[in-house]
Amino acid sequence: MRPKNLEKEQAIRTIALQIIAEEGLENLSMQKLAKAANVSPRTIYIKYQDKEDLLIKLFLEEVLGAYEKAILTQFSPDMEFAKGVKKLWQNTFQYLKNNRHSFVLLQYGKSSPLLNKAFQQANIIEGHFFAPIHHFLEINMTNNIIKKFPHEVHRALLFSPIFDLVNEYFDYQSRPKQIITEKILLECCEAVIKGILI
Amino acid sequence: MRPKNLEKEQAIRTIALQIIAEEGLENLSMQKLAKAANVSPRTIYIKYQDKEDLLIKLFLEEVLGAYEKAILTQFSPDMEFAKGVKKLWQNTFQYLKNNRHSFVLLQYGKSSPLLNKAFQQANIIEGHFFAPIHHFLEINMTNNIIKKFPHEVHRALLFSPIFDLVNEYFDYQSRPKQIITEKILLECCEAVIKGILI
DNA sequence: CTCGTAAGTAAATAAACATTTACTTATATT
DNA sequence: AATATAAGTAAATGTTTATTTACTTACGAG
Repeated sequence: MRPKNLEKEQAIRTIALQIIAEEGLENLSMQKLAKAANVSPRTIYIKYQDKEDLLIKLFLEEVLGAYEKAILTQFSPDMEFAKGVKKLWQNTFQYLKNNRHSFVLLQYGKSSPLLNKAFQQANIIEGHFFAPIHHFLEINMTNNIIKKFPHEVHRALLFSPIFDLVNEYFDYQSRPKQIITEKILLECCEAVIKGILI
Repeated sequence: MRPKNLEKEQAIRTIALQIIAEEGLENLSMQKLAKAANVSPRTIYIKYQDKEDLLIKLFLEEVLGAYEKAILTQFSPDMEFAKGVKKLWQNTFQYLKNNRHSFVLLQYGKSSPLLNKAFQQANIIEGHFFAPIHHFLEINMTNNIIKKFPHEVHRALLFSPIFDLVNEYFDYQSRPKQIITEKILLECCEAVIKGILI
């Protein structure tokens, strides 16, 4: 039996993310992707059932899975609260700024009904994405360090600003100079922490 | 000369937003839209140059313009800081929860390169969207009420959480009960304010 | 009242689309 | 070395796409 060529699989995923980031999800076609990845259209269908399957796997495995791994490096649920949040912000910024293509698909996950649904189902079925972070918040709630909120609310308060800031980071071509610096980012992280402490 | 039928124009816009919210921007086609709006494809091309023109006008006029108007009602730049931010949060929540279709396209504005670019250009050319809010922040910076940051950073810290919270509000079908209540929202708003005060 | 004109329609066009068919290739096992 | 088998390809399928063509309709100005 001829073995799968993993380079081809990776090429398909990498080029797909590139097309989505540059032309938009609404302009990704299977034929365009095949041509750009130097592969026959049929090859994509060996690895993925259809276009929706490709998009969902791209989103959950290639993007969300990799992001989860990156954000959790050197993080532990029993870190001191401010230190833990700062580490998560640092990791998020490091990862996203070096993976703009993944960042764009991550944003599409908040708009596209297909990806939105896929995320919810994956989150329900496989327990939880970002479980160590949930544990971290749980510990700090029971120790009366932070205000008591559902996880979804904590997530919004602690992490949604950094996504907007990363967006600004990438938009700086349209401005005279970069406004999102490490220093600003740290100050923002501290503001967010201050807001949520008891 | 036969006058434009404004009902048809509004039907096109309303149905377009509906399709985008339910099936995704990537599944909106001109023919599908024409059929659903009970209109000939040609009629859409009388009002819009092409598909991109339709999407950009839908985004800037129908969605962003209406949102700006809604968020600024009963808001004034010289309100006391906490009071002003609370009013902006209230208005945002009121408007978005009653206009889910607009909310989805607003989210696409953060992913789709086409809409992203359109927003930036509109923001540069017509001065500024949300100018009264910029003024409000300016006043409160010079009065040493809040930390000094660029506007983009203030926007991320003050308003990105509420978009995530509105998303959670709409996701409640997938959960036993609604977690985003007026009470939680107010507490979140207060957390965000606390973080940014000097 | 009628007529010029832009709004509107139904049907057509060519290109692009997702997916498949029919075939070839590479290799792990025998 | 031969072969069974899944990976891979090029070209074709029928459908859907954005946009246009050729025609009809409604109405305000004369």
